[in-house]
Amino acid sequence: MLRVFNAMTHQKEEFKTIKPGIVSMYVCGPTVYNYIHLGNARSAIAFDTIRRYLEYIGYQVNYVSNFTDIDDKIIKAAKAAKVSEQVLTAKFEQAFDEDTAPLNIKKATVRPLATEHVTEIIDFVKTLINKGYAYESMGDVYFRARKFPEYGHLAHQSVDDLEIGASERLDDGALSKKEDPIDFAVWKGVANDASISWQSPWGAGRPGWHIECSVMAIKYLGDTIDIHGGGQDLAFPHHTNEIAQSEVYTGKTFANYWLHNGFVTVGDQQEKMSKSLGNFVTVHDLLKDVNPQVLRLMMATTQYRRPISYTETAMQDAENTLKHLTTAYRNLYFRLIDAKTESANTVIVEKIATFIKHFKIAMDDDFNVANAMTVIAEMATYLNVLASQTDRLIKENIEGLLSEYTKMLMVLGIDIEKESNFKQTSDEQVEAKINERASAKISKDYQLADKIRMELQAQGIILEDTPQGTRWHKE
RNA sequence: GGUGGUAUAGCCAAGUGGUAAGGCAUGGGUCUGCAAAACCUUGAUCGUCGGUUCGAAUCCGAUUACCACCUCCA
Repeated sequence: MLRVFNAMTHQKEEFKTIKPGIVSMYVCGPTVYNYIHLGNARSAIAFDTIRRYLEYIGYQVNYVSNFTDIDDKIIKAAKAAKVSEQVLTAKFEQAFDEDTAPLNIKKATVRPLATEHVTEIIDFVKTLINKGYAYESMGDVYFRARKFPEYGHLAHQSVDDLEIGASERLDDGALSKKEDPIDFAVWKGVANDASISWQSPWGAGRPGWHIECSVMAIKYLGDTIDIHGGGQDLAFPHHTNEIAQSEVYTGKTFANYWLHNGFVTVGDQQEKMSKSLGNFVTVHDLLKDVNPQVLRLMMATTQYRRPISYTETAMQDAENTLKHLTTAYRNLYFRLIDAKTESANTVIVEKIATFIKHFKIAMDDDFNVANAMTVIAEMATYLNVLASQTDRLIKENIEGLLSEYTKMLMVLGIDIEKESNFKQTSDEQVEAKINERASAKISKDYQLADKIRMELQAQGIILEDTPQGTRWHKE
């Protein structure tokens, strides 16, 4: 039984979907005015891992993740780059794919754009006004936050405390437009320097932040969704505001489970990596030097609610771990060479079942990847132990082990088959060299044998001698 | 100031009442022509103080440190 930590109640709760076998999941995506940084990647990886696990245990997951492609920052960035907003956002939407694909982040089922839903957004705002929860003020439209009784619950903040913060922060201009400092914009009148705007009953303008997620989540997943996800920093104001507008609009609970991922931190003080602090590393840059699967493993093996400290050491650890897991895969795979075809050994079959069971127990506990990794590490050891047995192994057992091992790692977004560099290596020349070296070894000409090994190594081919012969792989 | 979170071996980290999983790194060992890989083995009493209990890392109280949210940010 899967249990998830619901940020709304601050408790682990049994996970029950609205429709049997199907999960509806909405994850707030990035505002596309720059390359994504490690914090964005962390969020994408966290929810991709959750999605993959849900699929692993048999759910169909309808996964919607948006691009927010209209917003003050976009207008500003477009102006700075002297291009239109559309050109800017198109560029970074594409960059998002280029950066996330190598990290094995599956594409969302639907990836809606705010700018393609402005008509629906306007209708949504009209409804809020008609219901008395929003009001027009000098070309803007604001939501009456205080009128929504549960306002602030997700962030565990009282309306009064929020108001103190808002009052200190807002300038007179903003305050004069609002009935109450905590009210938030659902529609904003046209900005002076924006090249983009839409006509509305309140004049030319653009959607406020938050509203696009409400509109698109409801449109693609329904009035109530199973899981709503995003970074911890979205709890307030983004998700808080989404809840208020959505629940006023539909009269129903917006999401049953709220999942928030922790931050990526940097430095000795474990400071949050963020755009505003300027202490970020973009995925675009990092992947020039780093194996994407190392980054994926580093992030996927930290439980999604915990912070990830981004350090050289952490990356090095992940690299070592990935190498170890890959070697285990290769080692057992190599034993197919002398495997025998007969019915599977039931001891091994049961062993596999136990690994799967423990893996699920771990992940069922709010996606406890640390414990899941313990299972995978035990499995890797088991693979190695079998691989070093002198008796011939049974083909079916090897295939069963490798298959389940591969699936578990795939839940974490690690493609171990790809990492092992099998399949795509063609080998006649290498095999010839290995045979030559084998002859040299038989005649105890170790100088020649070592020379051949060194030559291949220079080409990135690593040879390893075993009782069953010499195995090799690319570096 | 309000709210939430974190503190376990050199590092990462699991563990919510019964005498501390796992991984990395380190030391030792086995295997090996050598190498590589692998396997075995090696270490902490759980921020601090106090309390409850037969018994606490785990419950209660206090305290310290760090982080985050209360403005845009995943």
